[in-house]
Amino acid sequence: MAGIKDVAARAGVSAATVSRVLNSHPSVSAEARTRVLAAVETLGYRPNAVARSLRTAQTRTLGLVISDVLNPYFTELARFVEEEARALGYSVIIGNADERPELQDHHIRTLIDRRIDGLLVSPADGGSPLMRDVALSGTPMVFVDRWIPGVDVPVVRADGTGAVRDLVAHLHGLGHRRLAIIAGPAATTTGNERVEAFRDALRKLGLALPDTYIGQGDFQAASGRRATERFLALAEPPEVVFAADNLMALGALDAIRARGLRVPDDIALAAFDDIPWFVHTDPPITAIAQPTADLARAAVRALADRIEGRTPQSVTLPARLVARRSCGEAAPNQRSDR
Amino acid sequence: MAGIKDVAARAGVSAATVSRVLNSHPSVSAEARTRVLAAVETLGYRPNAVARSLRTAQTRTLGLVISDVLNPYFTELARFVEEEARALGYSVIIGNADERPELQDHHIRTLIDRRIDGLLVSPADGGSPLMRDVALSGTPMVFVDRWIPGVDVPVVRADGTGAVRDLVAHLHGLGHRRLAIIAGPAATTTGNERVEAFRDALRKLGLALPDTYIGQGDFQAASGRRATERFLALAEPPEVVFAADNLMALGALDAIRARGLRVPDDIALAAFDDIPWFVHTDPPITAIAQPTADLARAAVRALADRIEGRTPQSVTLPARLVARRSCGEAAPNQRSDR
DNA sequence: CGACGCGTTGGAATCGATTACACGGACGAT
DNA sequence: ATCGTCCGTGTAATCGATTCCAACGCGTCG
Repeated sequence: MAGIKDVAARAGVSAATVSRVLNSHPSVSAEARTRVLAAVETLGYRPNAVARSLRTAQTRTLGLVISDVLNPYFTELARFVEEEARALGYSVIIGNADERPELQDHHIRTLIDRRIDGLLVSPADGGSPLMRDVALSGTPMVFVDRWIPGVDVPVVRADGTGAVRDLVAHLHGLGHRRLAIIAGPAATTTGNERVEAFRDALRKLGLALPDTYIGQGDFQAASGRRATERFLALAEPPEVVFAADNLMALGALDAIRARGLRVPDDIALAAFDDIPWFVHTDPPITAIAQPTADLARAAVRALADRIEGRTPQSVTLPARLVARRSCGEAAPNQRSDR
Repeated sequence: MAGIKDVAARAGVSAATVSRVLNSHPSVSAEARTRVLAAVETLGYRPNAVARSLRTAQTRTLGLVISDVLNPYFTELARFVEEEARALGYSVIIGNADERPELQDHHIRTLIDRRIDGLLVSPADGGSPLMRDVALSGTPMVFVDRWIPGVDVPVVRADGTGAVRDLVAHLHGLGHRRLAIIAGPAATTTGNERVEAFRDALRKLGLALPDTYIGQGDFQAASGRRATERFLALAEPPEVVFAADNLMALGALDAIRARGLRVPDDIALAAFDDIPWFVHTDPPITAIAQPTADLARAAVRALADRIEGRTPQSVTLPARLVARRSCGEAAPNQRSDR
């Protein structure tokens, strides 16, 4: 593979001049420039990013650590993150933590070792000591979706409280009174937050959220099934199950079907995180949609700001309710039609 | 951030010795080793992967270029690839081509610039000139799932012909005679292959595959919908639609529902690529499952073989039919019950 | 007692770029 | 004619590791 010296030799200049041309430094004669460019062309020269990074102490690379690639929400996030990063001239390396803290640490360490310019993280657990260290050490960092309280790092996330309130109102309007929730892990901010928003919304309508109507989940399908089975075994089972993420909603759907019940006739179902598949299930599932693309863009921009010396800002965007048929009634837009 | 010199100074040895300790070179005294290790510990030293890569001319990194991250099949593949690579001491950088040739080239170029040790590709199109160049240039490379004919690179893939035959037999057994297929892009090997396998299987049963029963798709949901609408508008619409990938199957499902038809009563549906969601649609969708985890493992191992000087081998694993309810009848295991 | 060998160690070159600094030449001003 | 400026360019240092080679100390053997 041709190096900068080969180009220099062929163009009859020094390596310094080649470098200057390639980095569009002003003081290069037009003549030298064309000769260099020609040499680059014929040799098919591509600068060695490793050498360049060593010298310049920047890799133009962002690390993205997500909790679970198999979750469509994160996949989508990753896709938009890469898109925006590319637009800003960065590459992205994705680390999938699989909801396992030690894997998360592994990826963080690897990314730091590669001297990525900045880190985008959606913490799988409450945050390892390693992550705190990294944040403290001055590595540019931004949290997306989930975050760690007490760590001074910008957070880009969706606020679901309004949408949860809308959802609860929607359910209430359909006549449902006994509402249950499958929560996420207590260690994640999103886990707690969604439960609290749900509880608040219920209270405002004069409804209670008994402990038996709070299922413990871990954002994986199996936990959604278990929690739902427990709900259904109750003497007075809920009329609605609200899953705090899409995977658990799927598990819930399974459990409901396994019992021979039907959605929404026998029990209603709703989920946090809207994903393309929810349109195709039967019935289509009512969900709270996050503005994934906007979140991704905001997160990347915040990180780029931090890296390039500007002051990054935390961003909170509203999530919104997408009513479908899994809670009863019919169309998204018509509420009580009498 | 502490460098090797800092460690050397603190341990009272030279940088060379520190390096030897870290790379477990034999000739280091036990005493020096413990001092170095202690210094590494207290300083929290982590070797700079960039510098190391420059010197050793290897990055211990694999590039994975896939056609569409949003397709669960590829997401799953990526996950297993990373898993196996990690087990072998490699990191993985994923490039998502979004089924766009120019994006694919962008990622390939970026990955080469970073001097990844090897490249795993599932070509989005028939293969760009760039990709041929890279393959020819000696960069270790392995194709997964899709490949480019005429390029001498090992291929790791699933053979669907057996499973397609089983599927056709299954459908035939259920009394279906008019079978249609939604094909993938002609430029991809998997696109053609699946159509041919389908056609052959039909022929063996004395059935024809008229051109009107071949829909042109591009592996995206929208194309599946369009093709299916065309099928349904036919004077004699097919009794079965077989989609060559999971996204197009979803599009087909939409089109069928939009027409007010029911699966499988009015029309049957099957898909290539089994994904977790197919269990949750209504009805669950019959699919041909690829051994994704095994494919990923085999691909990574082949690439590692190539990189580390061993001789890599092409691998073909059989796909298998997973019969569900979308084609009629009931359970997976019982065939004609009379 | 000297030579040899072996285990350890440090010095210095190297990987492929970027960039501070110096130098030579052209040109305008005085 | 002389000096200063500015432009274009090359030389060399540098980034942080790895690794070849030489040297050194020490024990052993002839």
